Amino acid sequence: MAAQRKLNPLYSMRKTPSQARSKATIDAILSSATRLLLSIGYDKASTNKIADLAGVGIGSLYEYFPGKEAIFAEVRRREDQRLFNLTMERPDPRSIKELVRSHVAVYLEFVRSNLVLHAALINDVPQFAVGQQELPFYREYVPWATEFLHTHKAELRLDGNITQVANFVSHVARATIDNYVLHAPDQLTAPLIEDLLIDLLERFLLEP
Amino acid sequence: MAAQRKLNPLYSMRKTPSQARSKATIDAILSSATRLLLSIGYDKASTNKIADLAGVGIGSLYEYFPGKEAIFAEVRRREDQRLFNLTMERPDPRSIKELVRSHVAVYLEFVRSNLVLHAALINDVPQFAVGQQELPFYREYVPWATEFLHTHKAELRLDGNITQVANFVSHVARATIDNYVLHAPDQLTAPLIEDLLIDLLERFLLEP
DNA sequence: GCATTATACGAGTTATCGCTCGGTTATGGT
DNA sequence: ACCATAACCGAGCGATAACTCGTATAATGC
Repeated sequence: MAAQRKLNPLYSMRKTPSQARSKATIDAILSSATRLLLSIGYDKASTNKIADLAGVGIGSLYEYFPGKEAIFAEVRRREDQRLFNLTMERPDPRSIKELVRSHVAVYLEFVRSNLVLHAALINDVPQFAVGQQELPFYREYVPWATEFLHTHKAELRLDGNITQVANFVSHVARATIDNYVLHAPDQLTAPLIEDLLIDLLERFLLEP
Repeated sequence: MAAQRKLNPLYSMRKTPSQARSKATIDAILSSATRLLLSIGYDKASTNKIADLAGVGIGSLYEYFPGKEAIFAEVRRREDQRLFNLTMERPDPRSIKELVRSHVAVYLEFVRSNLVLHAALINDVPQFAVGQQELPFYREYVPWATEFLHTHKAELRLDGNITQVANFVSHVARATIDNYVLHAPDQLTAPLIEDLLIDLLERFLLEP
């Protein structure tokens, strides 16, 4: 019988693993891919090298991933999931001001903890529009933030479409930090960027 | 005698062309590379295909470019130069408010004029830190904006390090628009993003 | 017009790529 | 204990990649 396959043949896994050892194999592949991404970059990280470094047969790799793109899409997805979890572990913000400070801080801490990896994920690994929308940031965080702004709309300066505002603010924060990761990573260790970004967002969202 | 070579062997051109026909060859290569980027993407746009489509021998391609990366770095550099020229052709802004509105508008118009190309340049083509700093945006525009803010510092709300503020604002604007190009290009055609972005920057820079 | 240099060329070399396939080995339910 | 199936394997195939080099042609300076 043919192996079970998921819908999108390019970016999702092929088989759905059921035993513990196959999950370990997948973890080994993803860990190997991450290490190779850091050491030799996306272009040169071939599926053969990934399998070798993982201590896994090349055949096994193709049991679980339809190709190279899918492997790195999964690396990205897991990192994004980790960020989402970190964000949600924070104490519930009691105001928009707290929300902005808390979530800017947690994202900055997140990228600072492994600058090279996040720079590579932003820069080196191609992003495919389809897979992108499946990231927890878009699927879970942005809707969450939208809901939060709705329940705190009394604090808001703007009275237009709150959904669009939430979307906009989420993207500005993420895009700005990502931009510094890429082009000025040294400035991320100083607190200045954090202050500027918080100031920017607060003045946009709140009355002075 | 050996061909003249520039400093960075990876991202710069090899020979410096002197005759008109060689400039035409280079243009044909860059145009071909751009078309292939749009049609088949960075990964599959090999140097052989680029030369073929350009109607140029593969040998000629390697006379002028040390490799694939350098070709696309030059495509990016020329696009960035074009943006800088468009920006500088605008009437001189007479206030920070005018600056923000004018330059946000010109950049939005620029990316809207060829969304697919700019999405590919942001997303698909790897960016190398070294070459990045050589883009007109960093080398010319940011210093220009810094100078502008200095001469209009009376309007500014902040009195801290103006250079860092100019840097920050330039990056926020560019990063945010690039982010929409990638993840929500449809929203770029509506004027809403422009309004939100201008509002964001003005409230950050100016007194209410 | 002649020498020098710039430009153009592309078959061929070497390497690696993504990926298949036929098969072996391990696991777990009954 | 047995067997269905999940997991694992890696030699090898066909394709294509980046890039070289010996050579041919065109432009330029004198």
